[in-house]
Amino acid sequence: MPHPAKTVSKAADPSVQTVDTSYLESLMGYNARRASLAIISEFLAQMSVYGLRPVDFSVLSLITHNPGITSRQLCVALGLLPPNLVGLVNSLQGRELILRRPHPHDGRAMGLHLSAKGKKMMRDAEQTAAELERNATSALNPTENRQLMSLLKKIYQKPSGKGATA
Amino acid sequence: MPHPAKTVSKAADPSVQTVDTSYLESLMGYNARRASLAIISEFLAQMSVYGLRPVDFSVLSLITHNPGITSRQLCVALGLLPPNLVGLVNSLQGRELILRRPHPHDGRAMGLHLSAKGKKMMRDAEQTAAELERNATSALNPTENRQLMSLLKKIYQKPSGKGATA
DNA sequence: TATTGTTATACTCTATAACTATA
DNA sequence: TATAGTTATAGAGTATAACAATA
Repeated sequence: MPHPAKTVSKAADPSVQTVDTSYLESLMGYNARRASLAIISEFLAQMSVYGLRPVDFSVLSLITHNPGITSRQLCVALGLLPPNLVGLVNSLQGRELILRRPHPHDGRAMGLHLSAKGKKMMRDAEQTAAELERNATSALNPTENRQLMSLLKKIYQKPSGKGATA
Repeated sequence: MPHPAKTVSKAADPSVQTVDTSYLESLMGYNARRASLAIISEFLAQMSVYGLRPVDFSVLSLITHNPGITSRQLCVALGLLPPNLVGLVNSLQGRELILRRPHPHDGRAMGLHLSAKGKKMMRDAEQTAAELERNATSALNPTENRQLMSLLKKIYQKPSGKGATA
């Protein structure tokens, strides 16, 4: 990995004037993490009005587009551990955004559904998410946007690619 | 944001057969996080032989390329909070990978430097990091690799782009 | 016997307040 | 007065073990 000097330093002087981060910036992992955090910080700011963290939004979105989904399925799809989903689902139920119904074919499981209140909120929240994404990617033209989306999928859609964690 | 149906479901049946994640996959934030996690998991696996977490590697890399850097400068460059860096630096010093020298111009600060042992280890670690990155991005050809790197930088190198967090 | 959902709990990561010594 | 480094501590996020109910 090359790392062309990006900053001017006084060479032999041990006291650093300007920090040279060019090596780290030559690593894909570093850039991917920075970009991911930049979008997430935008998300945190814009979605706070709904009281939704990224993981809450992900769960509610999957319920929205998969009515009747079980906790187990949510865990697999989002890379969550079952014990950590319990409190989250309880919280969303306490806020009357979702409700649990008996699963039609499995007495152990509960199907998760959006309430009317939850549906209304998610219509707004998904629209806000779309606006937020346009803002976070405003430095990209439409072609670059499609390219980036495609390249990111190539990175994680591989045999070694495990589940997400959020 | 469009989200073309990617999975076949039995429509009105509330019990979900296959989870439809196409909406989430239409969001740049979701894809960026998944890609970032895929590379980090590769990093965790390959760098465990050195006993280095991503944040340890980042700190050691900045010291490598900025001998004499201070804790404060590390915090700013990596988005760490000072109290959380103390234990990390103490640990690296305890492992005899780095050493603290008095700062030449500021009696409050200490300049951080790699020990001979630290230099040897980082030569190996940075080579491993390069191999690991090639593996993590093996689905991309050289042109795509450059494109992705460039597009990621465009995302986080904006006025609103805050510091990293690790 | 295996799986869904749950409780309890521990470990890591991140954040805030307050202190010291130097500038 | 402001800054570098530190301590103590609180809060999230993430992890494992073990259990009851159902398959």
